[in-house]
Amino acid sequence: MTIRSRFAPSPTGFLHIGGARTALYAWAFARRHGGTFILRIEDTDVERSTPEAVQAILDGMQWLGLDFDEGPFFQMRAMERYKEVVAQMLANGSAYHCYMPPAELDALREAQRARGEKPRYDGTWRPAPGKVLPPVPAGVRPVVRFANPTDGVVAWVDAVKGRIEIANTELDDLIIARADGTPTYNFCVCVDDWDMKITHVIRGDDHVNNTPRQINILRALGADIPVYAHLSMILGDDGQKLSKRHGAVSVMEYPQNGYVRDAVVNYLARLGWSHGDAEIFSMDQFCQWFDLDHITASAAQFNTEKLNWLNQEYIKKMDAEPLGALLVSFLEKTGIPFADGPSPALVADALRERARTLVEMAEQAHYFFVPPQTDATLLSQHLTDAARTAIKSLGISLKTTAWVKTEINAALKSTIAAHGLKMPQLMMPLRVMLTGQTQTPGVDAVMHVLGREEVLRRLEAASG
RNA sequence: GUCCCCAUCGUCUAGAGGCCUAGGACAUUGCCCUUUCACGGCAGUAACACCGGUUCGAAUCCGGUUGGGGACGCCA
Repeated sequence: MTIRSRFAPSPTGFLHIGGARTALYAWAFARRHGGTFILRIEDTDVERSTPEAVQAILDGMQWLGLDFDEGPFFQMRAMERYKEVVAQMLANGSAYHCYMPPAELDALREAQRARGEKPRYDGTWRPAPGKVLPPVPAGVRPVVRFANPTDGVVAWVDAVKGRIEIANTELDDLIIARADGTPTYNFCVCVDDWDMKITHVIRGDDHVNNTPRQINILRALGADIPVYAHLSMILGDDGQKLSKRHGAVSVMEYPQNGYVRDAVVNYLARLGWSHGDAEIFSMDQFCQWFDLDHITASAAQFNTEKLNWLNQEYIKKMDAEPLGALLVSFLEKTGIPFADGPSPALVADALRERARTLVEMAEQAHYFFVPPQTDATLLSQHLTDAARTAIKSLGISLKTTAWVKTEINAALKSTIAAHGLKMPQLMMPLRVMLTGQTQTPGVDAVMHVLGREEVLRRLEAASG
């Protein structure tokens, strides 16, 4: 059997972290088994669906590196097919017209709630042998309801939660087509999963309650029942539920905030799934390892600290050139004039050990491109008379030093020795003169990146 | 209210009856390295929600309690 999985978002907003993980898992599952990954846009809610949201989903998936083999399919473009199936169901009795006006439905639910019952449709318009249906009211356009089985249970073995069983008496006859004829979610999902021959439905936890309904519809249609895997939700850093109002952000904010793709993917992969003690792994590795058996059934709390750690791990491993290229976009954003300064790749390379995100790196990069203001107070804390003399002679020897880190370092060491100084006695004032800071990469590295001319210029400026 | 789901260190998790005096990772604490910070190395603190059962033996199985979450739309 060829595995066919899908990601089926509704285009009503950005692709958030939960959706991204769902997509990642569905994608990885297909890749792992050499199957097919399908993108299906569930846009039957015309009111809330927007082309911008569709684009946001596409952008998010592209950034994450999740390529799909089929699609994107849009449900609104499959309207004829849904209508055809509705007609079939109407004809074979697995669906029926219901003329109950919305206001009456509301009243019904209200009354049930008041009585402490679960609100559900009461089957007024459901045909039954010997049953006399109410007269069709004038001016009411009917909806189509699915005739759900009235007894027995519907059960399935969820790939992450295990066996789940729900009594049919808990389910009511859901609307599969609105008064205006447009089909509804639960119905479209069934038709599409059936038509697209989906074998594995990997989706959010919030669909667990829809699953028995969908299984019933699928059965009425004579379709095979796919394997279901319901992923628990992702909570915010504070343990609270993520929502537009609270903490939920678009995946695209991660690259904007200085996170690299592989780190985010790795983090998401690991949030709710595990492979023994493995913490850092590539996307390829993930595709080889991913399985439904090791997905956690409980909700997971997002942990930015751990993401930061992972992000830096990836920053540390990246090649200098691409890392420098990434840094450039953040330098641009910060407005640091970097065009005439040292190569961003060199700067990134010097800073990678101390930046967890590219935003942090860009902030720290400032002094490489802009000469520091001389802070007399700070400088006086580190600069002794002996050091002043030493720096003067260092300036002279630097003029002829081969500009590689080892040689620069040798020049520094011999200056220290020649003037009988301790390491920090020379390094700290130099660091302050060159960068205006006390916390930077090694002085030799800073000098190397800055370049000979700029180093001499800054020493000159700070001594003057 | 009804139904469904979940429950191991602060966090992500390993764990599918004996390998668990519960392992790893982030965070945290201490020490070492060191030109500060960082990186790195080493060490430490820290968890099976509770109560019953099944069993020679339970973090692992069963029941209940408590706590958390989700769903009950002509939304998806």
